[in-house]
Amino acid sequence: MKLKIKNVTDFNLKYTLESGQSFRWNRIDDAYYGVVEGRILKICQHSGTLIIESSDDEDKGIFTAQMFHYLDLHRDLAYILNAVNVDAYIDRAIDRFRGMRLLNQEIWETVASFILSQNNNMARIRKIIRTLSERFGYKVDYDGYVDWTFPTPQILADAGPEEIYKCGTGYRAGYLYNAANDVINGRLDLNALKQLDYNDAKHELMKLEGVGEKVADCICLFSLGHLTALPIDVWIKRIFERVYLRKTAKPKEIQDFAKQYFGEYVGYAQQYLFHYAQNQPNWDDAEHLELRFKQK
DNA sequence: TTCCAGGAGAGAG
DNA sequence: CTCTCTCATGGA
Repeated sequence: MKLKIKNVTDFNLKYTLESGQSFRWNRIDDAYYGVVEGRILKICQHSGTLIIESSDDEDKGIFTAQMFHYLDLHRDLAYILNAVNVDAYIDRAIDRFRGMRLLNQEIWETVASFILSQNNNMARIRKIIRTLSERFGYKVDYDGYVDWTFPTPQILADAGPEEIYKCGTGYRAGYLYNAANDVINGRLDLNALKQLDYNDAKHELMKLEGVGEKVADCICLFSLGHLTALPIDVWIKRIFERVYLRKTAKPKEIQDFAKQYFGEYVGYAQQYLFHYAQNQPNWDDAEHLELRFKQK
């Protein structure tokens, strides 16, 4: 199955897939390979044209709709970025990474991935998820690329916490095992979760062991499409303390400030500030910080 | 060797 | 309510 989407505006594949919201994509030459919803996708971008290949045969109309949803292409990104572009600092971040979009990823994989993400780093999170998939998922291949589907809750529940632990999860093995069981016995209804508004979804997620405010916000933002979610990790905390608040601040203070300052699309603002700080070594130099007080 | 990473839970005060 | 300590792992 091969799909060509032309005249794509305000979309950058590299920034979108390499901005820390998904741990599943691998770049080979100018193509990105990953497993989404049980099959391999190969995606290339040539300026305004996206070429998406699937290892499965599927209905073109349905597949197109799924890809628009996954890549967040149905949203007017120019409008959103204009809405959060309220000073010269974030203007620079937006200018640097324009086209980066928030994905709408599969819910179970996102829940599991961000449970594993706590007190952990990107490279190791990717490694753990790959190991889990290789051991418990199904092998899929396409175009010479081999990967594995993310294991279902049932498979992880059957495997048990000890086998999960062997994949390098550390103390988070029990959290993932319990979450898998919660899905199976209906304590967490993933389909119902998609129908809830932001606050209800967040609090439903926080009932899970190992899911606090930050992880719940990541799931809301990277899977459920709640653009008002603001995950506060060590980087976002650091960015707001140094750039905007100019003092140490608790998560609650950062939430309150950011939501009134950036507005309802604060989740998108967060993604640009996060990726900018990670890729711009002098992001908190004195002259750089001054941009925060200037108009864009 | 110590520190850190897209944190959260338990316990003390 | 807030503060502190601990939880595996591996790369810097």
